[in-house]
Amino acid sequence: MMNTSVTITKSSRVRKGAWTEEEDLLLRKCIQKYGEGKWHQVPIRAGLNRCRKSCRLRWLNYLRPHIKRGDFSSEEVDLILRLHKLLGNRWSLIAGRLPGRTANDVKNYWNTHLQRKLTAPHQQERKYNNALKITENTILRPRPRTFTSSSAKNVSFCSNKSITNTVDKSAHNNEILNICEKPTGETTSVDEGVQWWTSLLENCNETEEEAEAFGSFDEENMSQSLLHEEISPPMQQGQSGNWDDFSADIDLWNLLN
DNA sequence: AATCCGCGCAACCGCTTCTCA
DNA sequence: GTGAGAAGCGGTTGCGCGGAT
Repeated sequence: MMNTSVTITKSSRVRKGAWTEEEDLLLRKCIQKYGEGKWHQVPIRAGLNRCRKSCRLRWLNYLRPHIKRGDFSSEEVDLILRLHKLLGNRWSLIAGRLPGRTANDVKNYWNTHLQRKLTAPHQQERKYNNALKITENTILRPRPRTFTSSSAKNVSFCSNKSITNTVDKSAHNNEILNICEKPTGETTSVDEGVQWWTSLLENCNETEEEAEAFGSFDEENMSQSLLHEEISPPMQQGQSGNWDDFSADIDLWNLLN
């Protein structure tokens, strides 16, 4: 769907609105040449009259290779439901477990499909009751973190499976790493962290029937797909530059099972 | 055929967090 | 320790499309 209206703000003369094919081409070439990152330099390098945010968003949500289009599969929907129940509106984190899907996609899908279903009239009462429950359990909201070489040393407690050599600056990885951090920001020992997660998931199970009421929730398939992903990670090399190593969240993954 | 209206999605905006000097 | 700039995120908006009337 193309938005044909394009505005250029007077103050900054930065172009807004729908991207043209020409702009896409320029941005793609720029990223191919210089790589992702340094977004503030991208508009200049690409010769685009766009702000850095716009460039970044366009790349991440539309131009990046291996972006999956079309309907979400039932497996993907199941995964979104489970992860959302666990993490709340952490779209980037949820999208990180869905190969080829962007945070924007997941967010849009949730807002247009899943949220509506969950608040359908016949479920309104249940939903309300469950919502009350949820407020009792603080939704996990890990914040994005990036790790400097020094700070990386302090997260070794998370590495019971393998946070080994990859301490890159990807937000996705860092968020996963950061899951071993309590919402308050204080860190924990490995055991503490696992206990904390376990109790969190136990609480999550209280709302399990809500997801089951959804109809498409298939526990068996889910387990299999999750199991499969442990063996064969969902985000393949090259699908996202931010997912070179996601083994760090396998503990989270086990807990999800 | 014309109009209305809801839906889906791309894009924008404001805020938070991180990095670095 | 602090402030500025960059990066990233989630919430929201707005437009085009397609089905309903």
